[in-house]
Amino acid sequence: MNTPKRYLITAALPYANGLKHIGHLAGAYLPADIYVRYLKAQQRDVVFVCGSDEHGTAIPIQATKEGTTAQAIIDKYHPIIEQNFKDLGIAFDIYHRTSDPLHHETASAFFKNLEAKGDLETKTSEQYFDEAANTFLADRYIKGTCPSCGHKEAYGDQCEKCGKTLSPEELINPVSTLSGQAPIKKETTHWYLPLNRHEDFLREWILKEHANDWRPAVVGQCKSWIDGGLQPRAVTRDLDWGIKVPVKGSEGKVLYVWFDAPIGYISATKQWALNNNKDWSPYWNDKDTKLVHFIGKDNIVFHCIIFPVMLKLNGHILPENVPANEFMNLEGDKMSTSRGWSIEMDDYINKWIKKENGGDGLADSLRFYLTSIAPESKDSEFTWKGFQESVNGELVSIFANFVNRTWVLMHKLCNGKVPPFHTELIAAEAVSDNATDSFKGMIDAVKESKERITHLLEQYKFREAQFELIDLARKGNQYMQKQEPWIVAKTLDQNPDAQKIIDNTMHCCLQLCANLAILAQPFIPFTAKKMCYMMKVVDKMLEWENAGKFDLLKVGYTLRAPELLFRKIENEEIEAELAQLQANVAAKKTTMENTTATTEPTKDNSLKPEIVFDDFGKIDLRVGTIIEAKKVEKADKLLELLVDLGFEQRTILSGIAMHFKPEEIVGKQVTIVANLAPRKMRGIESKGMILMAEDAAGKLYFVQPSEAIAAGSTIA
RNA sequence: GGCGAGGUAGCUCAGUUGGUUAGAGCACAGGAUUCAUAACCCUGAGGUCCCGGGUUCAAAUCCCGGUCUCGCUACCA
Repeated sequence: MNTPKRYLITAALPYANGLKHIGHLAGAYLPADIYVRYLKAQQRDVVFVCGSDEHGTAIPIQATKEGTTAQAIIDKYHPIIEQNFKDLGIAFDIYHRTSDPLHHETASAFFKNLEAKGDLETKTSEQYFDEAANTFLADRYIKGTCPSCGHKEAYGDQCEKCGKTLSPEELINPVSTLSGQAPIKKETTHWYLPLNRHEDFLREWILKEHANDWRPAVVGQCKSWIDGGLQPRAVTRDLDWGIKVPVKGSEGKVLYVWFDAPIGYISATKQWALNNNKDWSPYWNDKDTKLVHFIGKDNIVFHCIIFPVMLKLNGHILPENVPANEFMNLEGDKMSTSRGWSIEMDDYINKWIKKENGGDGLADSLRFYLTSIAPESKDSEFTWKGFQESVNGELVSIFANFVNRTWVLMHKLCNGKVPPFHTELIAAEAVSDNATDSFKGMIDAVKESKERITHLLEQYKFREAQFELIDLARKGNQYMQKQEPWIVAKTLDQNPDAQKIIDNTMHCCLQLCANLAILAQPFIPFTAKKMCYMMKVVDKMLEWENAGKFDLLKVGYTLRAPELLFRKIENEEIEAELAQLQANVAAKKTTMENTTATTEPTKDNSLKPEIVFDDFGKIDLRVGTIIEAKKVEKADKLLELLVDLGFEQRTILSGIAMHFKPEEIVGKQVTIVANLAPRKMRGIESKGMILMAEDAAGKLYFVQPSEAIAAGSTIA
């Protein structure tokens, strides 16, 4: 494998609309940081870029909701997120932001170039327009009833209740959030990126060239998209928050956020180059640059399909790998900031690192645990209990304990100095298959560990690489246990020569500690630094090429007193966190309820338009009884019901299969819209609609008369 | 339903192109030890490799069918 001339490493740009949780950290930023630290320890030329993604419709919407401006929101979260990363040791070379003029310039130029070369298409279509506000409405500015779950406040791009992806056309009774009026349809022209033109290239590049060196899930996901047929994708939107489309006659249009955000990697690189008096261009244009994107699996399509097409069209290099992680769950459930079921980086920092008994070490504790459960091949699960066990059982008991006992013994038996080592004893060592039996064996063990860790890091297998690190510390414990210098010390009275044995043992353990510091540095950088302090060496010792050497600490050198590298995690702390988690969920729930209760006006606003009695009179509501129910084949959510209306029995389809089993609803009385036009679904005709009520938790209830009455009874 | 990824010890995961008796860590049991943050070290027990077929001298591994989990997608009048 040829070593590239330089590396450009990116981590997904966090959306600057709120705090980021440890799932994000584990998914992209931590693995990227480990990889970068490793490369830098190798003295490679590497730039690590990231920054805030500050465009997109969600931000101005949130601003309106909170009675502030979009600018204020990003100005609030950008510095917090940046500082959070710093506190956790994520060492970006630059943390930029997409609201920066340099980025606007870069993205505009990018767009203009593609436009000029004819790589984009324009299409005119009808979109919702708010006459009162005199503006086209981006998806997020349209609210309406979700066709999927009936939620009344679904947005034009997604229903936040059921998570379904929507387009504005699908909303029932769409309303503009700006004026509260129903929007009209009006023609508008937009630019599209014709992905369909690049299908062959993507197929060749991903499915052939990278079939084996990319993670299976990444290739699989891409295959799924490509096989599904790629469509032209809109590059612009009617919105005023973002980067103006740099073409005449496109007032009121901005670049779609997914188009401008990844270009943020490029502008961040430019800014870094400006700050450091370097040239940015080779990092994006020279074939000798290795580009790697670290992301979570939700970002695969952007980084493997769309952005590469953009890069290729604009003459840039392509990513060499996109090691996307799966998701990290929390205590048995998906992480979700809005539900309160998550651990924000900010919370962890305040509660653990910034406390009196906290400190950098606890940043490393979290880094260590997250890496040990990194969702590299499948979703994984964060539990506080697991955090405690991992930290106490491995970091403290194996790694830190080895360093500590080495230091204590060195002070007790070797006057706090690096003891000399006596070659004649080493030459006389018995040959053994077990590395931990001898000094020579330990030297080999360190070299092998280094090789394995290097190899694993190159393959983005961080979890396994970190395991090798702990395993090496474990070998140190085994070696020391076999040598038992504390026992040998008791024989010094009769045999002063025994000091030589002790010297060699401690010399070996100390050199091993130095090696551990080097190999640990990418994973637990704060700890590596602390070890350097104890060893009284400069950070330069941590360079990767020094790993495997056994003369890192000079003989006769006085070392500092031992210092505990980590503290244990106590049961009470874990229990407190678990209780906090429950409290967060409860708090979020009441906030949500309160918000709905206190924002009466907006709620009124989102009521359907007023109707007159005659309108209501058009609806024929009847009481019916379910007499048969079965699942519709090839549909997850549909139940086929046979309903008795007294005068007739008819088939009605209802999307409730996720909530009820067919057998448990037979015999139930339900309310039917009896005169609704029939509609075919999955090949079966549905003649009517069942009314359902839904509570805040999304649970469904049948709307039925308080007592059983005759089927077919009218409702008015 | 379609597509993608996964299912290996109580838990978290390894298992390279098929090849002795399927591995590791944690947890558990027993032992040893005291330099060390009651830490370390040794030994042990623990598996129908999701199920069923097939190919092969040989299958955790390859093929077919089924099943469960996660993601994307379709279905929700």
